[in-house]
Amino acid sequence: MTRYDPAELEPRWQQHWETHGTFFADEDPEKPKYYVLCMFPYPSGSGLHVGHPESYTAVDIVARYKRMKGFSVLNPIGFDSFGLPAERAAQRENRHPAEITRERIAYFREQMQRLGFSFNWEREISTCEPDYYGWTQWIFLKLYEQGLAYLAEVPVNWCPAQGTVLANEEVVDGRYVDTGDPVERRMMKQWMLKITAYAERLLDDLDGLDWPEGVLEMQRQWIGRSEGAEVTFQVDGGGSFVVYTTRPDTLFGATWCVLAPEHPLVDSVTTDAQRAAVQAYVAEAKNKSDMERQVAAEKEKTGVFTGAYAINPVNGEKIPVWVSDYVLITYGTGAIMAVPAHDERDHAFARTFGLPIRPVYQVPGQDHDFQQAAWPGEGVAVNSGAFDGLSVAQFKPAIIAWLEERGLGRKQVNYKLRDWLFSRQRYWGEPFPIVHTQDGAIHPVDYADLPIALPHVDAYKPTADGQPPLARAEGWLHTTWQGQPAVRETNTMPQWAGSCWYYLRYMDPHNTLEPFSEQRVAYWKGVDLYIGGVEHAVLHLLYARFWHKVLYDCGLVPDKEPFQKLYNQGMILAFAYRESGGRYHHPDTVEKRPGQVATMLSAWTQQEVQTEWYVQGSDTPVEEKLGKMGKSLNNSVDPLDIVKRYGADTLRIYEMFMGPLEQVKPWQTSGCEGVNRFLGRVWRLFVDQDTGALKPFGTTSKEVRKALHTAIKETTDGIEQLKLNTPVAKMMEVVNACKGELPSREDAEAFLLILSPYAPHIAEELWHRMGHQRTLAYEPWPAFDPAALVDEAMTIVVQIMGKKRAELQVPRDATAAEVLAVAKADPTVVRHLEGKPVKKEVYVPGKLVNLVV
RNA sequence: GGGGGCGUGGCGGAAUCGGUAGACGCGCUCGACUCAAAAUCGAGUGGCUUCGGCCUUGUGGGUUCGAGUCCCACCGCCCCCA
Repeated sequence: MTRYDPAELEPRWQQHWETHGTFFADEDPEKPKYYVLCMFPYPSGSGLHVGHPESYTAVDIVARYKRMKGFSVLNPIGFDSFGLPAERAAQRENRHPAEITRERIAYFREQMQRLGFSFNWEREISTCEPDYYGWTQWIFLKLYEQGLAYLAEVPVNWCPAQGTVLANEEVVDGRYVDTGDPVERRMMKQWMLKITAYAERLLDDLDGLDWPEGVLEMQRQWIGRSEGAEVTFQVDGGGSFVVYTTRPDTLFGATWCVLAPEHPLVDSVTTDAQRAAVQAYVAEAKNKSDMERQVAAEKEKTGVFTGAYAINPVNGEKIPVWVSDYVLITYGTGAIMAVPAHDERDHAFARTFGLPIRPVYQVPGQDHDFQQAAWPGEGVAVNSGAFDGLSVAQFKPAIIAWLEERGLGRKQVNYKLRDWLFSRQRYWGEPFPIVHTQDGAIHPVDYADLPIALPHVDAYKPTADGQPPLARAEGWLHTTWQGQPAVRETNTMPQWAGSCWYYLRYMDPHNTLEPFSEQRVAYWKGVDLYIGGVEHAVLHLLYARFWHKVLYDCGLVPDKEPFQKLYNQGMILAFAYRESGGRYHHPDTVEKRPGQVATMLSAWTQQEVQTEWYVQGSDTPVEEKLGKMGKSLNNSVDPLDIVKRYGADTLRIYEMFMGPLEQVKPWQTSGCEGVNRFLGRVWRLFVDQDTGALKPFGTTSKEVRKALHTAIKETTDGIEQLKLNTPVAKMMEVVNACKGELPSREDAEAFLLILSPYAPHIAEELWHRMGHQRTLAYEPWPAFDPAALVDEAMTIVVQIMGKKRAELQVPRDATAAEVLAVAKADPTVVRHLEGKPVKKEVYVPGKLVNLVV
């Protein structure tokens, strides 16, 4: 073979790595460890598209680099393989989801292996296999033992057509987003995980993590810690309720209270006169999700007076009690006091219903009109009895102490974070290791009985009497517990469960005695670098941190946090092409006709737009728009198609060369051309195309040496900082500087070594052709020589009033005076200085001269 | 409404601490090789220009000898949360 032929050499090297176990991760006590991880994929039916390999390539470059730096590297991969899509496909195709899932995983694996990633395939896991989910159940039992898993009657989004509860994000406008089936709110008995017990630690331990600031902030907001007080209000005529407020210092300004529609007291305090109105309002609020209620309340406040009055504990005043759906039963105590003068939402409510507004703070330095707007800021207390004159900071502790002394209230820290709704009425998930006996008691199964395997069922729909699909497995369902008849729990765990601890299983994936051994975890500890999409900023990362802390408390892991450094790759977008009728055409089937402008009706905006794009072989104009790669826009690109055309090395480099890793960027297949040409030039630099022989080594010129060491520096720094795009440009410059002549053997080798994390196949092939028998994967990373970067002459730019006028070469050791003299002697400079005295001379050593006239 | 990010040639993007704007590549133009084409190689490529220069990093101000970079206001796009 004489030409660069990736289709021949790439599979050959992939085979070589596999048969030689090149990337096998062992716990070598002599070496420092490095654990790099990409978020594992969900094996969807459509396979990987070119967006997926972005993070895998970045991770692979780091892994290969770290191996060359002498680390023992763990770079595992697996599949997040439980979940609703496979179950729906099973219904459609009338096949078992396990079968469908295994088939999809096989294609994902084929795609990934053809890209030459140095994954530890011997550690591959799949969350839907019993040898994995048995340990997920094992961890659930630990949670249960710690009192962190419990059954509770909670309001859920129930979709009757799907026979399951849905997550809030799956419900829009009261319908299931995927199918359009109506969804209702319903109280149901559900498994909950007490993540709120860890709220404080989940918040505090964010400090010190090397994560993107935006993700940290999102987690903080999600946890939503606030400090305030709980205050008890007596109802006039009997009963009492507790409100939570972050502003107990505004108690004197409370002019009414509001209960959430679900508040247990609503029914008993409502007067007969108001009963019909209140009941109608509560019924209507029932079917709205929390989010809809909040959004609606932004626009217009709604609510109904119950007819009851509460007594303000600080001044004995009787204030009306209302019901409104902007108060959520799941937040705080489900009841609030309203202070319209100092809270914007309460102010809007007061104006809608004509309720009184009473200021308890004087706005400093201005004449504030409280009828027009609330004042949530600082001030001096007024209308507050003995507390008048205090600032907000003084008032808060004072009023809390006052309430606590009298048993009327207490200091309270509150979180927006809710307990985690952990059960689904679905088939394709982990069964709970729980049985119910006839007396209504629940019992965890014995550790020895794990895994509780998913039984076979004849259909994946709920039973006729509304039980989850697992209830169809009669033989599985009925069991015994200590001799008593019992039935198994028929709910399954949500898809999040498997991904909560997979990074731990990778450390010890074949352990049949425990989820992972102490020794293995002691060696690998935590994940050093975790790369994945920002869409997992909150839920996955919060749930995994929660489980990790529970395992830490059980003494099973040595660190409090699982992921030391987190990095988000930006999404790769693709152009989509749509005709007026709304039909999408794949980018491969359209063409641009420059100069041939058509006017068409946009299917997106319903307005006339101009375009130069047409469906190939027709005169149908199509409109171009950038969007997420996927089925709905018909714009996915299969990495294997790119591999077929250009090879895996080209795909890998292009994925990095497109732009900064964290940035959103558009895929353009044509961009692969330049990368492919670069690799062709690398090939021809080493190999004589006519004979196939290795070309002779020469001596390294100054220019090549400078380019090479610039590339070594850029590659090293770039990989350390995950700036993976610019090193490619520097490597291209090395090849350009060579002008077809190989440098010295030593420098040619150094070039192959820095190229190898990006383009491992061609690098291995050329390395081998240079006579090396062993893989380059463990060769030491080349060192860079700063002396090679220094030129003898330096280029000085001459500016006059900040405008560039000339450029000159001066010796490297020239003094400031010498440089200025040369600058002022330059003919162009002389012409511009004519008749103008130089007032100031700025010299930036080695860079530029600026003359001020 | 709140939080975060982004805006640079026809396109993707590059520019340590404020110091030559447009590296590297795509595309395009011209040339060499070829019967021809592909491939490859070479040259050019922000705009305008009276060939002296002038303009140019979303818009408008400001700080500075000097601003893509810092400050203020605005416009547009994207993401997250409510």
